[in-house]
Amino acid sequence: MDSLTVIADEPLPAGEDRFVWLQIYDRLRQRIEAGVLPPGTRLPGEHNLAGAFGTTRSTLRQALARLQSEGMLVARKGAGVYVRDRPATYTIAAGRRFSEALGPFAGRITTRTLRLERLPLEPEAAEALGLPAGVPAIRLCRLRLLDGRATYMTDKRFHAERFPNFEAAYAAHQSVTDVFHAHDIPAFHNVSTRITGSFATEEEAATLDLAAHAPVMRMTAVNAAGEIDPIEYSAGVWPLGAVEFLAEP
Amino acid sequence: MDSLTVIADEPLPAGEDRFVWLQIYDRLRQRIEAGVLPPGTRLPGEHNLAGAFGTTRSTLRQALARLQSEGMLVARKGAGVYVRDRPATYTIAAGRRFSEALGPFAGRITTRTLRLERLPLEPEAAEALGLPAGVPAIRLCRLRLLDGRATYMTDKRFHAERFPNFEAAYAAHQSVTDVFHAHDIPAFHNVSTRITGSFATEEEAATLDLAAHAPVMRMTAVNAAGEIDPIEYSAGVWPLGAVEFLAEP
DNA sequence: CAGTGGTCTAGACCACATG
DNA sequence: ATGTGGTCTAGACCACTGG
Repeated sequence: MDSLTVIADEPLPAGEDRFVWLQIYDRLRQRIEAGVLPPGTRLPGEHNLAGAFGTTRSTLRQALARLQSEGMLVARKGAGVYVRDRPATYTIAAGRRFSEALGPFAGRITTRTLRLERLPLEPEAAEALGLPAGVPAIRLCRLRLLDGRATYMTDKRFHAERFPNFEAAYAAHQSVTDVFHAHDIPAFHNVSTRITGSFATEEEAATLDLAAHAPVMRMTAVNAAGEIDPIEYSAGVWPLGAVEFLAEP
Repeated sequence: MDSLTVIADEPLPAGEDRFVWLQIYDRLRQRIEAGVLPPGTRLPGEHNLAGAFGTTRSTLRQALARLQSEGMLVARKGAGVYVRDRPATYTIAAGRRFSEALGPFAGRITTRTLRLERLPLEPEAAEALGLPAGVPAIRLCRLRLLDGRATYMTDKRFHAERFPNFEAAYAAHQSVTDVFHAHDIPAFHNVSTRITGSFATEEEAATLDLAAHAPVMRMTAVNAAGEIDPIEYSAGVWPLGAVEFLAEP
């Protein structure tokens, strides 16, 4: 069925005193949550949609704007507005290795390596790792997908001297744990984890399939080998509501 | 000095090809961050401001909208747009009692009790406390202020039967720890903490001095006496970026 | 190329807060 | 009573995407 008729199958209630844009917002949200407009669906053009609701583009866009900031829709310039994959919340647990923390999500997570390069260590990462800024470092940038949906992006730093064979060890299974094993680090653990919130950069919005400037949560973590030997600095970002962070001391 | 002349002291650069609303956004943000427009300042009316920038209200409002979602401005209907207190980030630590977690903020935090009432325990809180839903419960709703700025709101539940003397014990110093002591609970600790993100309800926006539907972070925590005896369920909310959550396993 | 979303204009009416 | 922000209209031009 044509998505226009699904959305504007009946006119907005007449006597309703709530704002028009809110009514449209509710209608769209309800249709998306009911699964009538599944992820990936392209909405009718804003001109048509506004016409179908008997309102103006400006008013319609106010409804779309909220749905975009909530991550339910993504607009692609020149292409159209698409129903976004629902933020399927999964749980990250503090103080555990990632694979342990996955729990019931284990089989549903896939990883895409976005960047693997060498560069001088930035001051912030240097402080976290207890190294001087500027030393040779390895940058690993990855995207985690839950059931194929982009949900979590990480940007990691390692001391290059400590992992001379990083690229080769990583290549086999795209596994950082493999890299550690290959460099005589059998076990590691989480030292500290910080969680904050802010807004997506342009690049983050693009890779996470979010509207520009959508609200996100950020995590920075330090992992260590043995007791007090930091080896990994990790900065992660995910759409607000896509991930639940769990700390069980 | 009049705030209009401070903001629009010079016209927007002519040849600039960035969007007008983005230029205005940058200008305002810069003025606020530089302290030229201190918290509490009332901005000139949108009509005047738009005129001063040589643009329309609609365009100006796009800049204001972003600043509001970022928590730098708050608009009060019929009154004006005000510079909000900058989200002064403070740190919550997992697995510690609140007073221990405060650290360097200890002297700067004040507490306002918003509600203290009795009600049947809701299902969600009941599950967390290991009690059947509907048993008599105590609801404590408080607002934390950092240097007088609203930064953190909590909504707690306790089993009423366990704290028959809650109101009296709490009254003296507005301290939950006092209540525990008065009921023979000398020590307690954090069992689990969950962090998620979403958007402010109308009530939350009002008490936290935020724009409607501003993005927020949420924390739900369970505290226990002894080893496995949950006594407190706590749901907190704060503006995105106002609080940093720290987990050190 | 046609259609899309992003930006922008120039008005209007309203409920509300404040003096 | 005045001014405020919130909503809404009815257009316009642009850069971009896709077929």
